[in-house]
Amino acid sequence: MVHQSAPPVRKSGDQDHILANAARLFRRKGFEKVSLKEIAEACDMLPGSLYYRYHTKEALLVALMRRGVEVVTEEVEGAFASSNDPAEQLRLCINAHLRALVTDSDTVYVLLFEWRALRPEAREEIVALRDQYESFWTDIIETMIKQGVIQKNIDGRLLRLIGLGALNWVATWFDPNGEYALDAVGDLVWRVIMDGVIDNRLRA
Amino acid sequence: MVHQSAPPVRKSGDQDHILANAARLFRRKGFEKVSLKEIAEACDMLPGSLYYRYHTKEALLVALMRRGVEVVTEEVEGAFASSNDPAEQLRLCINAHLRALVTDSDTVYVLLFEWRALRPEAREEIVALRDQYESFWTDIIETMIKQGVIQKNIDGRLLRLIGLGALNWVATWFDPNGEYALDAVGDLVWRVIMDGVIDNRLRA
DNA sequence: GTCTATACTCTGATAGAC
DNA sequence: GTCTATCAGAGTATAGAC
Repeated sequence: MVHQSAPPVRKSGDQDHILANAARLFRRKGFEKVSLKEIAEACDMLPGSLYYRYHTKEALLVALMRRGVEVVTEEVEGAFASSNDPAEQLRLCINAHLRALVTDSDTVYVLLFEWRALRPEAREEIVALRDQYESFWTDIIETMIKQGVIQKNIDGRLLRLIGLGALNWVATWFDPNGEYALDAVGDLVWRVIMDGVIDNRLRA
Repeated sequence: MVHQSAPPVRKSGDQDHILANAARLFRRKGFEKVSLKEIAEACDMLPGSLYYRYHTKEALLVALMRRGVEVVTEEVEGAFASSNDPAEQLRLCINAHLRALVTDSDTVYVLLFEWRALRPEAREEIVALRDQYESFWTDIIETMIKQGVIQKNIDGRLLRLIGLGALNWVATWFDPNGEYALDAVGDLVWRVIMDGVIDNRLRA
């Protein structure tokens, strides 16, 4: 239960600046426990000024979560493009997801852990974006099944849910200064999955 | 992101009654979004009466989390005792953890997802209880390693973190009325882990 | 675009009657 | 042990000056 985060951003002015500060606070304390006064202070502003950009606290959270989907999607798609071997692509994507979630940005963490704070309408939008991101993983897994790298009798959707779950939970305990390297965590997840679902005909 | 829960408890009087209602509300809306008025109403009481039992909102949460550790520990220890085969014990414990978390009680869910709401002192106590529960899993895994069922070169602690993570995240998406049976989820996790870490000398 | 000042609501919590 | 009544504080949000 150790949490680390980027240091306060105090550049000034632009929206990224506000979102980055809000994300850092939301991650550490949870959405409901962070007041707009607190966010404004972190941005060297006053609450009134914040309302010029985001008319409600929820609108700020939604903007932040949209950014979160962008961040993790870019990271994972970039990793995917850097190899042609299906198994290696999976390994790279697993580590990219972990990086985006745990070290790169607080927005992805907030995206995954604060969806309960959204009202139904906003939640619908964010869940749709998240589903879009997760369909990327479904594609990877289904392709591996079609190519015979993963056994045909494995439920790809269930495997994706379980695999991403294992990765997402890492954000609750990982300590950048702890005994494990982030890649070591991702590599073990990858290894367990690969050896667990690999087609036996391919086994040495 | 579908959440189901036991129906409101309206027996009356005892502390379990209060904890069960609070747990249900905390699970659905999150600790911070639930007011004491709301909890009192669910118990057919008024806020003033609630304060007779729990002098602070946090004290209520702590009592609930202590109960959560009891619930999941009993469930998993019972599962462990019902077999002598290490691999089967692991499978049974995985499914017991899932049951306790997803269907049996809301207290385990709250225990795992609302720890950020605790102040440092209370958090320390609950984390210690949780560590105690998780050491049970470490024991299972280390025993399997000693017995040669799991490869010697696997980091047992990391495997435990990843495995429990996969299980815990199930609570965020599992729908009791959905397409998957809970045991099917647990069995796939078990299968992936077993095939992923089993000692190759034992492989058929 | 940002600041000042403030309205209004809700919350956790308390005191004391019954 | 539960109810009534209420407080003090914090929270989101708004209006209008600069």
